[in-house]
Amino acid sequence: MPEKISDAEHTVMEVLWDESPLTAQDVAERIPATRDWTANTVKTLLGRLLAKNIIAHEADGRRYLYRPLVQRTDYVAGESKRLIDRLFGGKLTPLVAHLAERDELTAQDIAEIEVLLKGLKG
Amino acid sequence: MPEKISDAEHTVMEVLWDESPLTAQDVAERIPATRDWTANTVKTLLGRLLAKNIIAHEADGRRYLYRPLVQRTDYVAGESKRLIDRLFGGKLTPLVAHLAERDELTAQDIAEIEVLLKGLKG
DNA sequence: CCGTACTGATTACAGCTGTAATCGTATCGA
DNA sequence: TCGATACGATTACAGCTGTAATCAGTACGG
Repeated sequence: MPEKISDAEHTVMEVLWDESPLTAQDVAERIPATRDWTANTVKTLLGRLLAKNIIAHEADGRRYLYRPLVQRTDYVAGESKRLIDRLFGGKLTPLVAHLAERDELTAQDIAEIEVLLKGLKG
Repeated sequence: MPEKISDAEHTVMEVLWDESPLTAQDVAERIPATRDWTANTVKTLLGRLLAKNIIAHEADGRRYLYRPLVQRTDYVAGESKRLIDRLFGGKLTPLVAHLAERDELTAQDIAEIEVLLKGLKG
């Protein structure tokens, strides 16, 4: 049911999740400069997202306004779960352990997570 | 530099990470039954992984033995980082917070992570 | 010695992706 | 009114992916 969002499409989605509805041109202007896309490329991606029912558009005069149909939270949940399932047997602990082992957690990260978990227990 | 591993290829890699070196047939036999692949499909994927320099093969008579060149740990690190960068601005805390909000952390998960973090601080 | 079976290599082919260019139509400025 | 613009829609096209089938070489059983 949830159509797959490709990498390039995801870039477009981040723009719309941040602010919407937007015209195609507005979206194009907000795409990070590192992805050196033409306006046409952005329009193609908007078209594909429409076809996949991941965004919708409503007419605004001779142009369209685009808005997400899928919530970012849901997308993020799906992607997180997929990764943790695939690589960590579905458990979060090994992910944290893994990052810790590779020294990819700062003392502050650790402190933050501890506070967060404390809150969850209460 | 690190060539991209596709989803189907990843399935093959998990087999080799679990046990290697293996012949193509051994690999095929160990592929989870849920991926209903023919032996040919597995050989194609082995060939692609070879071409990408992600695995190597050594002759063993008229057949080959395949082994990983990339460590699972490194792959996992890359994928984890990519996800966390893309979806959580590079910080782990929001991922944990996110999973917590969606009730995807059991009490035991929380306890385990706390123990883990305690160990890291000491 | 001959066919059969097994192995890797080559080829196939449709669908998805990244990245546009071009086309058709409507609008706006001169 | 006429050409320049701006938009979305259609078309393009190569590379990657998933999923094989077919081919070519060789070793083994009879």
